[in-house]
Amino acid sequence: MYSYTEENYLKALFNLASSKGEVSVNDLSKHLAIKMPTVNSMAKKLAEKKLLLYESYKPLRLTEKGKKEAALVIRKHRLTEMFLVQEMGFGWEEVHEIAEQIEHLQSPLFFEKMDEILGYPTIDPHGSPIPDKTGKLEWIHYEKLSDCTPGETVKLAAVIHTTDEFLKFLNNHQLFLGVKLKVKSVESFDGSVRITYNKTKEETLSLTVAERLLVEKL
Amino acid sequence: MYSYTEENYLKALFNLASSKGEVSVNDLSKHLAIKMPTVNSMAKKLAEKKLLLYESYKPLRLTEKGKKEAALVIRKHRLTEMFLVQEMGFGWEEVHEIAEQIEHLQSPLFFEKMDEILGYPTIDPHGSPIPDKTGKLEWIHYEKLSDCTPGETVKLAAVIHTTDEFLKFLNNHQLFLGVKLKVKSVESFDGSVRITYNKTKEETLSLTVAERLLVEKL
DNA sequence: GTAATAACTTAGAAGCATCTAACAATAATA
DNA sequence: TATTATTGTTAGATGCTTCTAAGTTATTAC
Repeated sequence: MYSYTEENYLKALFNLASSKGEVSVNDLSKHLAIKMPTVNSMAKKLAEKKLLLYESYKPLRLTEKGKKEAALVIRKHRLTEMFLVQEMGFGWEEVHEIAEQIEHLQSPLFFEKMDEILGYPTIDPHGSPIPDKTGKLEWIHYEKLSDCTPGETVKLAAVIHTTDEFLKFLNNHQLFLGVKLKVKSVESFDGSVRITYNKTKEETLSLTVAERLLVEKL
Repeated sequence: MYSYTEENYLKALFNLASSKGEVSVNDLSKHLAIKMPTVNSMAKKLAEKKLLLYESYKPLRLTEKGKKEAALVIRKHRLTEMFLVQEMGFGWEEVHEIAEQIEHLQSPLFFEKMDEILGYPTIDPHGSPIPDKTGKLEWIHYEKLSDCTPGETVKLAAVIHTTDEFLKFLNNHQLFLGVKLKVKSVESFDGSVRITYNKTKEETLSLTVAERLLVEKL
């Protein structure tokens, strides 16, 4: 078993590595809001436990063991988010904070029960895939809305880099997973995307938003 | 907010005080499986926070503030147990361990949601009362089965001093809350109680068991 | 290619919760 | 009451996670 703290480092390492490829001490420090010397010594500790590879002045890299453990933490997090939304009626913008805590509970039985109740889900409420019990994670390849071309009709499949604010924004615009979007135009000078959806709605989304919306082409 | 550890001390203090009146450092040490010097220094720390009254060589006594905070931890524990049983399908013998962890989550919203989903319950799966949001706890006065007299018909209302083993024993004998028991006889030399219930069942319960079954006279 | 900036590391300290060893006070017992 | 046993306290240490201060290496900019 790994400590609360260790699990958080593993999770952060995994998430940062999947978006950036490598993880510097500085990246991790900023992401966790923990000072660099602390991160540095924790990295050495995780390296001793064979969870990551540490070399002075080099980026940090999870070992296979580290990746697996990290994925299992992420599994617990995403299962929890799904449970909070589906079974307890929370909004998708409310669940992250709570799941950050529940993911560290030491009770395999509890997570198995959630999984069972949810019917063994493969994605979380934000469309992110849930790693399986062995730590395997399949990212379905979706397009960013910002990469679509005018005339295409797509389905909103996942949202990335989510924050509560961003999710509230999507709520306000009735942009939920599964909604069909028709791309009307893409502005070349600022990357904003004009879409129509829900029969009547028409909106222009900034590049910042459009880059975070992953869609499935229909 | 109080730490995980502090909440555990408060809860233990409250539970021990309600059964024993006073709580010695030694009692608390044994109950928490934490050595006396540690308990001693923690007691001083809690005293500084006005949660308990500490005097050298005297038993520990929670202040009103301490009692309230303790009751609120117990509230979270019992609400959680109820949720695990009623909404997640756990057995009453499985929930204690999990609730011990969930009770420390820092999310008022999460516990409010559980309360709401459960319909604002007043007792937990073992028949223990759930303190209200202000920390008030009403113990309904039940009789121990061991204090009943032959001929009485009673309803099993609560079980106390529960352990997983004890709860499994009750499961095996189909002794669930709400079951009606008819007292056939009480042995004066060992205190064992012979009962009939569920139409056909007839059992002799030892004093150890009968003392832990709280019943409502009908 | 040197100077400035940013990133990384080392060293040392602090808070929290825990421990052991040694000593002090109270309670039980003979 | 004197002795013994139990309970409580103090002092000092440890592991974990965090920090600041100070120095080192790598990167960027001129």
